[in-house]
Amino acid sequence: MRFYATTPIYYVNAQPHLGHAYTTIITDAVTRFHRLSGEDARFITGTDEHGDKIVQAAEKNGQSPLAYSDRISALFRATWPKLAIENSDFIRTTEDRHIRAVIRFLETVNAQGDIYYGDYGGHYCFGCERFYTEKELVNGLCPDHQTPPQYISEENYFFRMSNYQDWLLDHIKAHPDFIRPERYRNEVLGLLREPLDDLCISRPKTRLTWGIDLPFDQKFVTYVWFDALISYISVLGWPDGELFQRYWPVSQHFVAKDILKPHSIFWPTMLQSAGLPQYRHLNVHGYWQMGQAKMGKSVGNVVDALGLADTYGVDAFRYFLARDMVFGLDSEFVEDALVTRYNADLANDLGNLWQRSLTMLSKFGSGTIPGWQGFLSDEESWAAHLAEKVLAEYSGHFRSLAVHRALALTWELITALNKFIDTEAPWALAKDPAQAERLQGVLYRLIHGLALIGAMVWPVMPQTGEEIWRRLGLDFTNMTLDIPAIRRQLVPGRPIAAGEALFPRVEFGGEKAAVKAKAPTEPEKPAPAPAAVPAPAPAAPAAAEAPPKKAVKADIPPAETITFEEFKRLDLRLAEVVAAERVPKSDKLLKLTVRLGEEERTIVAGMGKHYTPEQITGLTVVVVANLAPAKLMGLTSQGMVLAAAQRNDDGEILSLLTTLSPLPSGLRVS
RNA sequence: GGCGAUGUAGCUCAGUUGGUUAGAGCAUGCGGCUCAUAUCCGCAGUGUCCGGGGUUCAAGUCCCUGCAUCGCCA
Repeated sequence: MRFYATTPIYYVNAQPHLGHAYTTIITDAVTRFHRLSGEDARFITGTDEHGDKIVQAAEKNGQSPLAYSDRISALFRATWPKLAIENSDFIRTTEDRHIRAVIRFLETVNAQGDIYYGDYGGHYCFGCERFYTEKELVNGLCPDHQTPPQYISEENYFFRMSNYQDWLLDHIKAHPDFIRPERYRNEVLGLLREPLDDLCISRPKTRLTWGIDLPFDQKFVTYVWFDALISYISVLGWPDGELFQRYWPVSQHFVAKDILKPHSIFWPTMLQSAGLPQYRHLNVHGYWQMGQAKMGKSVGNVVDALGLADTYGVDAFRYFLARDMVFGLDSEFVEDALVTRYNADLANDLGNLWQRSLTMLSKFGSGTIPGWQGFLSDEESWAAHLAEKVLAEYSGHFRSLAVHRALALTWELITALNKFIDTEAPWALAKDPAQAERLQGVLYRLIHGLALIGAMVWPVMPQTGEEIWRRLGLDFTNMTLDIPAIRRQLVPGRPIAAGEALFPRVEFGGEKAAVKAKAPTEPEKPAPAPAAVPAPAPAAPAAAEAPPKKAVKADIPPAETITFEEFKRLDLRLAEVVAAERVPKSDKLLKLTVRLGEEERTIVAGMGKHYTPEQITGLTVVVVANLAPAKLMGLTSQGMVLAAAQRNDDGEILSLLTTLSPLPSGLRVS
């Protein structure tokens, strides 16, 4: 089977934003699904660079249209790899291969007798350089310039689109999934209830020269849509290209609903006139509405939204877009929702499943892929029924563009595996030698399940899918959804290690919660730190006299009142920092060696962005001495250094707490 | 103005052709486990399915109407 998908070629009058990213990511994900299913899948994107608006945008930037287009086009081209998008080709409407195809297309349609020369009259605003319809005018004035438009009449070339109205109506009726989801099909059928006008396909060079010359009249350039749409076949080398023969018959277009009409009406009638086969599907999706975050500063606009891919990771970003939008419907883009998805689905469900499975493999198993002999009596029921049932539906959902459902289904499998662990309780099996084989069977099953999950998430989260396979010692170029094929690749005895967390928990704004929660310098709750030093009086609620700065936002809840007895449970001590060094591969963590009287301890503190090791060596700081040890990046931290910290718009401010007069280390703070 | 879409749990939303007591996730509460990233598993809910009218044995679903929000109009 073959698969060919296109995104629109994006108009270069704006830089890449969330809308472009969604279309391209979802197209990439669906294409990857088809590849994963063993199909010959191709997907292209590109940029649309002709027309009035480009000339205007270029002028505003003091550049020639070509130089401007080069720049913005390069920006698009550079954006996609950053979002793990792997397009097969990238087409620009200023490329020769495209221009040749447009000319050929125009000649073909002209030879067909579908182009004629005629009058075109209307209300033209010279400020906007465009025609307005009666309805668009506000009190007879241009809505932008508030000036009266001039009625001008000019000669132009027209495409006899009306010739194909009946044919198009029949075609849409005969092919229910030609335009999908159905809501957009209905919308087009609605449009076709009215008589279709012919399409003006030229612009006189007196007004616009930035375009492709009409082959039959050099005094005109081609209207942008009659140029841009042809990129879907010019990129395949039409008319002679082998790729065109190979892929065009299975073509699908992915577009947002704002360009429904050119794709559902102009393009099919153009193809029909040129005697070319129709595309297979037009897949229309909705808009991301920029919502208001509840937790703090919201993502201001669609361009900034792309920054969240850096903040939370490309895969998490792609997962959120694919999981939270129902294809075809509008969705709200809110950072909180992304964080919630990340923590609930990626960190807790998937990340934790990985972690606990691999830890058990090394604790209760050999740390290698178990042999296959440890079958359980219910093994088949799990593997065959659940996984296969889920897989069948998963594929169906991807093919009908219900990507959010395919993901939900994948998570059903993840939940089932988490439940399976609880049911089988490997930690209990490990205590009973009689259950040794069963235990190995359980572990094998987990590894096998994780490999399958790695493949299932790959279309949407390629980096994660590949990482899972790599860590399992599998070759991800052989990645497959075929359960027995996965089994064949799991070689018993091959060592596996868990590695670092796949998805460390995050907080709003992208801080990793794992560090945040455990790092000694960053008390998660503000109460213990500032309160500990100045507030010996049991009744005084610490938070009340704590940070008075207005910068402390209301979203830090006031701490719960504690008794003096409870306070006394904290063993706060003065400590001298005798040595400090950066933790390799971490820009936040410092490894401190501190002295509490006679005792020396290692404390890992997350203050690397605020203090250098040199700055803090020799300082006397306050530490929580009876905090349970925690492991950070492989280092055991025996305590926590107190500091006041807060994130604000400029980043984070942080200050260590120290003493006013020099005092020996080890002293109790109360 | 014309055409269309949407309105379902505290929040975000699923509900395919009308068919038992309307679902999921998140959030909340309670219980269990200790392998795990304060994670996982189980249980518990709460609903004027926007209002009104109609068709039907049966309506979240179909029809009419009103309200609200949003989109498109070459």
